[in-house]
Amino acid sequence: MTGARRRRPTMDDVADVAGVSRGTVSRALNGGHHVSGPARAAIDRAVRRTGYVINPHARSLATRRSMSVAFILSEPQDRLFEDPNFNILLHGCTQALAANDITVLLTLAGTPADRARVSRFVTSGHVDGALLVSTHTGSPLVDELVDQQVPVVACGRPAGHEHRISYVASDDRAGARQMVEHLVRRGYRRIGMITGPADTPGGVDRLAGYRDVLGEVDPRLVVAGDYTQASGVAAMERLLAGAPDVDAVFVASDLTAAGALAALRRAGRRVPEDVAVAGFDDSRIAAACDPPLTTIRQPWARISTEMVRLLLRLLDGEENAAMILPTELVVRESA
Amino acid sequence: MTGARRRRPTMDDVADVAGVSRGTVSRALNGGHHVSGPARAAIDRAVRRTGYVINPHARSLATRRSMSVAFILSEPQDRLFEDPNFNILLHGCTQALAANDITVLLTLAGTPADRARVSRFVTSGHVDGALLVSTHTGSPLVDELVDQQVPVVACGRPAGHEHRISYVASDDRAGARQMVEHLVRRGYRRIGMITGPADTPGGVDRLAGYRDVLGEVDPRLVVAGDYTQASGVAAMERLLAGAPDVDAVFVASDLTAAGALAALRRAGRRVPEDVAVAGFDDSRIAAACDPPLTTIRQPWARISTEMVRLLLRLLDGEENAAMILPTELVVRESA
DNA sequence: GCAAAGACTGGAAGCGCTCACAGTTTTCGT
DNA sequence: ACGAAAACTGTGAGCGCTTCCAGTCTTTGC
Repeated sequence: MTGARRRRPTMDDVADVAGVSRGTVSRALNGGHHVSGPARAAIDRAVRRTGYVINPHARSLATRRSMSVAFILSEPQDRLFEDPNFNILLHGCTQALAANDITVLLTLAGTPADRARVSRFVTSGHVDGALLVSTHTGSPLVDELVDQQVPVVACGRPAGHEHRISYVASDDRAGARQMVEHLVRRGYRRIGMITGPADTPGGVDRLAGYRDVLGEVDPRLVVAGDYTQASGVAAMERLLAGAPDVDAVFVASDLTAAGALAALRRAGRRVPEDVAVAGFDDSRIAAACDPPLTTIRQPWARISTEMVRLLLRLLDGEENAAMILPTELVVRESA
Repeated sequence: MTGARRRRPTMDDVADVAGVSRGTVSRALNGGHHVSGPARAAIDRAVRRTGYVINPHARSLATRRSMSVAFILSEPQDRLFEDPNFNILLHGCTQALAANDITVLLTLAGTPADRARVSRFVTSGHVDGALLVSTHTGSPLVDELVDQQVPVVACGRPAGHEHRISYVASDDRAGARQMVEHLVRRGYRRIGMITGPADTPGGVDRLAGYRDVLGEVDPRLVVAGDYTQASGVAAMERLLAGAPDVDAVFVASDLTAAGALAALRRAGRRVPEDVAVAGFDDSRIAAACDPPLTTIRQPWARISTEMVRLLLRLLDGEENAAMILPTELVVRESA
């Protein structure tokens, strides 16, 4: 239908057809202030007739704004990409930004080499700001971005940079407390924990929450995991070996809890009759477990919208801000 | 450290510092042909000294290439976003494109209103091409993109547009055959199926594969699902009611199979002793099921790299092409 | 009725880059 | 040593848009 690939119409073409100048067209297309009714109508018609679409590169060059932000995934293991919650986050951010006519540029910064690339990318003016997702602490990328004065909002507490960039996080520590208190309330007495990695804020805070409730416990009750399913199997076995009388275990992630469940089944312990299992994240897998996992839900949808809100405010020149969101206890059958 | 936000250095600044002209700097930065060694060295030094980073908007304006492509997610229900395989796809594409210095712009086209936005977005020259992910057939977006002569590669067979755009798909039909043949080989005789939605190529092809092996079966053996877990529960109950002697069931998705598993457990049937259950997708949930699901693995990583390869070829002016990739049978304990 | 304040408009100067072109220098075959 | 070819370089004309500026034309307050 459209025939040969023709030169795309420019603003001048629209101006010609509408019988006004390019400047007027530009004004009409940007809010329409100082444009008369007839002129606006003529321009509208001309836009439709010519099939004009504004050229974002030319516009960005002139305005020095790109109307896009980078979504930086800074995770060496790409582990986040396996996390369904990450989907929700990405989706939520993309949608909230789209509502403001801002596009998301997806950027992977797994390797150190990537980091240089991303840093260049962000400072080139390609984007107006960045959303940073990374679980591990001490990423040098944060320093670089801050140095470049790029507006950045992080997801999760950026350990060591709390006052230098904005961030939105869920209250892991309070969430862990919620869960452990739930276990206590249910009458469990020997409550163990399988932790997350000690170099992630989540890993640290969830353990802290556990300690908030139980204080210094028998060290054999606390074993290390790393958020993976396999680590859950191993950790549970270690826990059963070190403290056979454990009657409940708080696991720092659902996936790891699924591993713990498998280990318990293999050990012939019933859940929750013999040992209760509590997860964290309320990921998709939680409801599919057997028995379905009692877990802590993080408000991912809310996190994404708040991240976007904070970023928009930064773009408006406001100051950095932090935001801690409450978690929710989801009681199913495992505890 | 960097002090007040200063004007970013331009190519002219670099040229001044290096003592050459802007044209020479440009050439040095784009392949470096026809630039003498000393000039190149001086420019390198000047770039480092000034902290110069090329302005992509200016470059895109001049070259009429954006070095970025849109990743269009055209799924009304955002269901794909819950699928871990989608992660792999997005990740794979982003990575493969980054290797070619191409950025991914994430674009959601769930609602019809979004569609217009996306269409404008893509035709504005913001991107050089698009990767299209959508499960449902007959999306008008495809027509629009084809009309606009935008290079597009779809993920999955774009029913009704097979010859108009490039695509990469896994061989769902052959995969379904593989699985049903596996069930037959294991000695199952009353093999039922819970299908996917009839308006998705996957739904259609997997059913076709089932029929390829078993021919026209007792209609009570085939019940409809829609890829959700809930539909798996309902469908399995219907199947047990209509064909109580069923001894195996091929389910069009793992998630649905998890639902079927739950329904069977509730009905007191053991898996696989009483009824075997086979899934499709090898999603994360498959291994976490109890018992772990026998399923069909789709080569998502490969799909993503092939999509990118095809898109790069399109950008080079080559013709549309299709690619069907083989699936893999993953035998676990459920069948 | 008049000046001042606005509303509207066209023109022109960029935004920072690429690329064709013309001019200069070097290389090299003979 | 000479001409042709190749390598190198600077210049200038865009790419398509925004925005400031200086005008013209209406309002409006008094």
